[in-house]
Amino acid sequence: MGRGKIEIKRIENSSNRQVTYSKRKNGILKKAKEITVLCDAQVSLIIFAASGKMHDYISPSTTLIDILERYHKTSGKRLWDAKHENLNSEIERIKKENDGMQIELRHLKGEDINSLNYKELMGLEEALENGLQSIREKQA
Amino acid sequence: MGRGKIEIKRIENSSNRQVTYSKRKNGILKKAKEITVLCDAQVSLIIFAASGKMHDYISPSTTLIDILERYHKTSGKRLWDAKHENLNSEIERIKKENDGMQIELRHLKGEDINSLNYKELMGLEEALENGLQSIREKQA
DNA sequence: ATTGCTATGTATAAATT
DNA sequence: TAATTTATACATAGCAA
Repeated sequence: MGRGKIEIKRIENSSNRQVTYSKRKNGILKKAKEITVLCDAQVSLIIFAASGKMHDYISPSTTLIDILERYHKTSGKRLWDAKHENLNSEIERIKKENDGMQIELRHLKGEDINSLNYKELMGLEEALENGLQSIREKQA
Repeated sequence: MGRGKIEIKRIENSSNRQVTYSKRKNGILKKAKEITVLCDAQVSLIIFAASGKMHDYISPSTTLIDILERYHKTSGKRLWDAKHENLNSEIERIKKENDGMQIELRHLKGEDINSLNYKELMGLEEALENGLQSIREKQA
């Protein structure tokens, strides 16, 4: 819609991309406001630029939370439950990572090593010797 | 944008309102898709007609949940209930713990020790020597 | 109600400042 | 680099089927 026709594909020139983003973002926000007023619609529009900057519009007659509740009811798509599950599984994942590191730390400090086999002990010893050497070089 | 200019105020004729809604809704959805592709933007757009019908578009590179999370982070506006807040803060807490352990592990392996002061290095050396001793006792 | 048409108003790509 | 201008492409209001 300008001096030249453009293909709808990623604008490679980053400066042009940024300018186009800014203009079109304003255009969409305006359209969202207009349909809200003209047609009694309720709109939630959230845009993130590649840069991370955010712009949003929520029709004044409602709230984002209300829209999301209706979205959930209408589409049947889970938002909150899924979110909970995601958070829980992330906690699980991090806790496992955590436990692993805790065990490794204890081993490096010479604790709980009864369960280790010979090979594991050798590896541990080597790691410790390497660590000591690094530190002594640093102190020297 | 048509045969005549219109004021941006509620269209009183309900049939016209419906037609305009349908056309403009398509227009906005198209624009949302375009800015997504042209500018690497991430868009979440949810529209409810007065009739209750819903239409939505979420940029394919993301999810509504992800957008809402970023919205929450960016705007500071609460969307999630207390439970979410709790889960989030637990994740934060564990991640911090995690980071701390990771640093400690690296130090025990003799990595990233340039930032340590003399006293810290001495403590580290002692810990490593103790660890080594425990392991050698075990091997003996 | 939905679709297609088309004259006209808008949005905007490129140029300019 | 950012704001302004302008020519052009696009979106759409009113109409018709």
